[in-house]
Amino acid sequence: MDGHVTNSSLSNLPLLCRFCEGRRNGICAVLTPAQLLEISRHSSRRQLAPGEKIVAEGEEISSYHNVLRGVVALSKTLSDGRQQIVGLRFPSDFIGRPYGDESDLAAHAAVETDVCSLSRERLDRMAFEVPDLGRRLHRQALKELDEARDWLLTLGRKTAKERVASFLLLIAAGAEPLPRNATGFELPLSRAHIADFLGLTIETVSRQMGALRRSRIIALEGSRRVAIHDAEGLRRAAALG
Amino acid sequence: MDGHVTNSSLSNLPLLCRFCEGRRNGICAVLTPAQLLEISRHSSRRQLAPGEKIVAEGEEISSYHNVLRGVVALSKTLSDGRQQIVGLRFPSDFIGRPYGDESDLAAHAAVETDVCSLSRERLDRMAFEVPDLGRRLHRQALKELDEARDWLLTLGRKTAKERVASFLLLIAAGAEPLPRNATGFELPLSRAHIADFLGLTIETVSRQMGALRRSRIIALEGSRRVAIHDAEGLRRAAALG
DNA sequence: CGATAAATTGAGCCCAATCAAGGCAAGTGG
DNA sequence: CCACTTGCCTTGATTGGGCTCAATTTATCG
Repeated sequence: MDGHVTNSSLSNLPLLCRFCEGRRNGICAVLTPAQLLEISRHSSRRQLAPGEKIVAEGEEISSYHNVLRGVVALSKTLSDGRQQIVGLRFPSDFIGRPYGDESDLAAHAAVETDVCSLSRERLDRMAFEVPDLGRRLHRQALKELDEARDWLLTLGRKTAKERVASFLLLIAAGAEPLPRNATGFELPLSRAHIADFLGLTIETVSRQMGALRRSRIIALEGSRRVAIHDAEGLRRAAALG
Repeated sequence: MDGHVTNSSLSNLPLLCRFCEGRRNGICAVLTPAQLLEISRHSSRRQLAPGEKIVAEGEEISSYHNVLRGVVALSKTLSDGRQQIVGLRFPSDFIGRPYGDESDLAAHAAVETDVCSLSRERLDRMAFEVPDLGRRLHRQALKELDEARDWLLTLGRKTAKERVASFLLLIAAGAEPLPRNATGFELPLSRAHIADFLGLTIETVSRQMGALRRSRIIALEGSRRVAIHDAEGLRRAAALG
C-alpha cells in the first residue's frame, strides 16, 4: 500500500543505506534514492552497548532513530523509581514521536544494538513534503498504538503466568530477526527488563518461567535461551484462543 | 500547526456541521467548507443510550465517528470474559483506526452520547487528498498512543488507591466538557466501567473511593458526583509529583 | 580462578480478589 | 401509598497471588 519505489540498483543508494534493514521494511522504504541521499546526509549509524541510553525521559529530542539490530526498550518512570517498559522496538522499527508536544519516554538499548539516527528536523520536513513518508509514519504510530492496547489488556487483566507466557509468544513472534535456531531463541531482555515490561518483580518472572518449564511447555537453556515445546499450551497459558 | 481554515461564517457550513464540536477542535477543524460539505453528505448524527454498542470487537468497520457529547469507552476482551477498557473518548475526539489492518476493539457509549458518523471510505480518500487531514489523524493517533502509554504505567506499576486517584485526575482534567459545577463533577462511568478501566474489581474501586473520602481528599455525593477537596493530596495519592 | 552481577529458590506477609450480605434509589404493579 | 423487584453500590470476612526480604546457586567476565 505504501511502497512504490526503490527497486533501483544498490549503486544508486547512499552508502549508509545500502545494507540497511530500514530501507527494506522501515520508514525509509517509501523514499526514492534521491530522498534517501538527502536524509542520509544528516544521518549516522551508531552502535550501542547493552543498557546504553538513547534518550532520557523528559529530554528534548533532536533525532529520530531506526533500529537496525538488537532491541530497544521504551520506558516510563514514576517519581519514586517504579518503572514500566511501555514498548519494545525491533530491527526495522522506528523510534520517535513526530509533532513534538507531549510524550515523555526513555529509550535504552536492551542488548547490543545498532541504530541509524536521523535528523529530526530534516525528517519532519521531508514527511511534510513527501505524503508517502507521512503516511508511513502514521502507520507506524498506529502499529505502536495497537501494541500498547494489547499490552494494556495484559497488564490490566492477566495473571503473572499469563503475562510471562504472553511475553514469550511476543518475543517468539515479533522477534524474527533475532538470533534463533533449532534449540529455540535468545531472550533479548534480562529478567529485570522482563519484570519491568510485565509489571511484575524479577522473582515472580523467574518463578513463572520455572513453572512453564516444569509443565514442559518450554525448555530453558541457561536463563536466556528458550525453546517452545508446546506452542498450543503456551497460547493457552497466555489466555489466548 | 494544523489549522489554517474555517473562520468562514456559519452560513457557509453544512447544516450538520454548524454547531458541531468536531469542527472546532476535532479532525474536521482542518477542512474547508467545501470539504465539510463533501464529507457531511455521507455523515449522520446519532444519539446513543448508555451502554449502547458502537462497534463490536472484531467487526468490520465501515464508519468513523466523532464524539459530540458524552463518553465512549474502547475495550478489549479476553476469551474467558475478562475485559479491559483501553481508552476513553470525550467530545471532539475521533474514533477510528485508519489503514484497516489490525486493531480489534469494541466501542460502547458509557453515558448518553452523541456521535457524528462519517463514511470511512470517504474520509480515507479525503485524508489521502488533503495532507492537513492526514496529519490531523496522525496527531490523533499519537495522542492516543501517549495516553495508552501513560495508562500502561498506571496498570503495570500503581496500587489500587493510586489507580483510583489517577482516574479521578484524568476525569477532572480531560473531561472539561462534562457536566460540572461548584460541587464537583459527574463521573461518566459506572463502578463496573471504572473497574474495567483500572484493571481492578468493583469492590476495590468502591473501597478506595471510600478511603479517599475518609481521608478528606475528595467528597462524594451519591456514587457519581465527586468533588476534589485536596487537589495536591490527590496528586500525591496518584503517585504524581 | 576469584569476583561480581544475575537468576533462582524459599519463607512470610500484604494487598487486592473472591465470596457473601446488605443498603439505597428508581421503577412497577397492586 | 406501599410491597416488591431490579440494578448499582458499599461493606465485611476470608483467601490467595504476587511482593518483600533473605539466602543460595548460577552466569559472566576480568
